[in-house]
Amino acid sequence: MSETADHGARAYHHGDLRKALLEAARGIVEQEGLDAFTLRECARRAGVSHGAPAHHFTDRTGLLTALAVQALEERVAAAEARMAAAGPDPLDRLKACGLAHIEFNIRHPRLDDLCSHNGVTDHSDPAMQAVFQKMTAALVDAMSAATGQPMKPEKEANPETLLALVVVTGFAKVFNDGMILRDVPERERFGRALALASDLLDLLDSAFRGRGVSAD
Amino acid sequence: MSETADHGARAYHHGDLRKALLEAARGIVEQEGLDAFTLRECARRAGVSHGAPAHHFTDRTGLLTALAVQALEERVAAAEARMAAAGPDPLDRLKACGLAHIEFNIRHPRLDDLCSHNGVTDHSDPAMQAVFQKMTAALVDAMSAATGQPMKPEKEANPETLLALVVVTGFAKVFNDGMILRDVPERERFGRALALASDLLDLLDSAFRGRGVSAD
DNA sequence: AGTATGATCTAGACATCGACTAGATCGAGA
DNA sequence: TCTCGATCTAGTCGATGTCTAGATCATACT
Repeated sequence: MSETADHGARAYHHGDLRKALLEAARGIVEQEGLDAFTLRECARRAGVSHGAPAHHFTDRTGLLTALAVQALEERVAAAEARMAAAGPDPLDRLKACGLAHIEFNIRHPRLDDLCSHNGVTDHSDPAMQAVFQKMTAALVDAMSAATGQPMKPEKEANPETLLALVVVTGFAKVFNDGMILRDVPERERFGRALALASDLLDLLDSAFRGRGVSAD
Repeated sequence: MSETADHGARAYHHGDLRKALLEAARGIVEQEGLDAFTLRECARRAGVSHGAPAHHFTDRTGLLTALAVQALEERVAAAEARMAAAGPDPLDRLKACGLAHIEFNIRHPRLDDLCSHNGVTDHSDPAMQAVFQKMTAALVDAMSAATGQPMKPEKEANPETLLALVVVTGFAKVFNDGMILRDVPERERFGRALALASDLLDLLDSAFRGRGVSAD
């Protein structure tokens, strides 16, 4: 048990500083926003010195990358759970998958920022690549089942698949950037957004159902 | 001519430092990325001291906000030109508008970052609000013409309009984040993306044309 | 014409940041 | 028990954004 990469709960001076730092980082990012995140404030919240994080994450990028991976894993898990609960119909499952991603992204807009903002995280990180691969694989599977024909990853660029990807990605961005529902009171905003997203996916469903989903 | 807000070309010590700073800032953001932008480097490129920018922009946010406004004005102007050249058919004009926004956003991904990234720019800035209002007004007009029924701004939340907004916004994000066409050589990436975007809009066009665009 | 005024810019200071280094502290295996 | 490595602290460095005082210069006023 001498590996540096052992992320299990170890009890040294602090207890499990890695976990504590990740929780502190998540708190900062979700409450104050990505720009407010600093390594020193993170260490402050965890009650350690400003140099301590360097022993668990190589640098600022490393810590934020780990946080992004954690968030993406939650998102993927939520999507998988929703798909499992959606029943057997492939289009229902696809819609459940899309709605799950949208819901996570509008419920945690700052984490969505973190994951999509280029430069603050390391996309070449193995854990990052792993969760990305898992996510795209799930999407490709859902799309294959919905269209009824197997779809290879490199065939990702066909318009129908792209439309699904674009709508899910775009809706969260449009909402989180305040381009829609800006004047709706905070209490109702989330629910209204979810209902709107559902309508949007239903619209696509009705537009393409029975049309032969593969147009080209 | 004693107004502080006079942004015209004045020739003091530098000549027109405001313009020079904006050009330097744009160079940094477009070449090195938003994270690489610093006021001091900006001043360095303009050949002035590090404190000089404060006299033309209140602070870092102010300078970046001005740059974002400049970019958005270019984008809106490009969209208007494309619409004017698209001919009379409302759906053609709407597609031209959407493609213009997409093209600008994938041609200047860093500027797209700047404009959409929350926190670095001041959305309450008057110039920012003005260009945003102009942009949404143009979109609402285009949608009203395409659907054949007048659409009030607060009615923005109907699924069809939302779909157009979401697709345009989402496509640029999906492409700029490298979720599609990642392995395509740089030389072909831009052209392929534009073609894909055109296909996507055509797909929506064919799905909704003659269907009674207003579903609800 | 000569001066006063205000806009423009420089130079220095300060707090804070990320990263690096040396040294103290502590836990686990020999 | 003792050693060794992992963990953490404290100090330092260069860089950044912002603030302030002072110098410089174009324009307006008399």
